[in-house]
Amino acid sequence: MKKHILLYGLLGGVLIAVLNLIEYRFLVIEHSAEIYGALIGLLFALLGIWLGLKLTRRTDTIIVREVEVPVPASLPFARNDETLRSLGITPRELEILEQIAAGLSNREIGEKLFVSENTVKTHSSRLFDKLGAKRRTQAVQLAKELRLIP
Amino acid sequence: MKKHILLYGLLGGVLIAVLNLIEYRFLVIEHSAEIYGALIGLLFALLGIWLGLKLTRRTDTIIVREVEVPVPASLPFARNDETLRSLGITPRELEILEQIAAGLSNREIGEKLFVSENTVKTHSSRLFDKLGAKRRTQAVQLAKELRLIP
DNA sequence: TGTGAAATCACTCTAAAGGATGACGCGAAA
DNA sequence: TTTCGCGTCATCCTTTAGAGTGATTTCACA
Repeated sequence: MKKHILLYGLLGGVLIAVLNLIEYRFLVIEHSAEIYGALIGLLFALLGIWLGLKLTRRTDTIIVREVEVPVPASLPFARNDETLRSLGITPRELEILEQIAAGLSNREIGEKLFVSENTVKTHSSRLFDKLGAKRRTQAVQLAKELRLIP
Repeated sequence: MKKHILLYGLLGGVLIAVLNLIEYRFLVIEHSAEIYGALIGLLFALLGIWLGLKLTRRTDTIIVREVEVPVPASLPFARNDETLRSLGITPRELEILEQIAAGLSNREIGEKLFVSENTVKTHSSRLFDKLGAKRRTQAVQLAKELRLIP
């Protein structure tokens, strides 16, 4: 990470030096000064932008970490249909619940299930009501406790 | 992110213009040109370094490869401290994460931890950044996958 | 002694979520 | 055939989340 900054500083320094040299020549042969100034600005701006792009782009370090996951000795998850029915949660609502738990926004859920965002809102509102939740995070938490979702 | 680049371009443009104006004066009164060049370089270099610092934050994409390891499962939950450290998640941020997972709102978390809602927001913002999450539900989901929370 | 990480808080905006209500089509059951 | 549950969609409105920025304090470490 810090290498980038150091690298930039170095390049900047070198550029300054080089440009200073060039400047001498330009001045000696009495060249157009404004063009020169613009060029300097452009060069440094380009350098900065290039750097910015370098850092912004998906040049991210990809860390592959192997996590030891205990093989599902605990059952692969059995949905609690009793509770599901007793709460009167419909299949569609359950579907929305699962998507919410997956961390999707209402819009994303709508796109995924081919319905409007409004519909998703309606479903989730009714869902929260049935679950007694005030927020989607709470709904997820409750649903997990009730074993409605894994 | 892209805002930074745009901002940089804009500032660069403005600087070029300003510098060109200054250049005129400098040339008119026949001033030392190398000082001027160094100044330009310095300004742009500073801009670039500032940009670099802004962008140098962790953007690592963490890929978790799950390896099935037969373990007598149902262990009381062991926090993945490796990941925790590699992501640079602070103890306080983890605390907020747990509360978010519990389904609390920012306000409720603030009251529970005796800090302002604004503070909770700051923590959660940084947390989402480190986790690469866009929403709190997604943060919870990712954190569970990464075994940062039960 | 100053440098940096961490925690705290504020303020402004935009985006997303959520509540309330009404409406419509469709298929199953009364 | 009418009723009712379900899924669909909308509109208005309020609340909550989240992004971005800047500032202060504390504490450890060099």
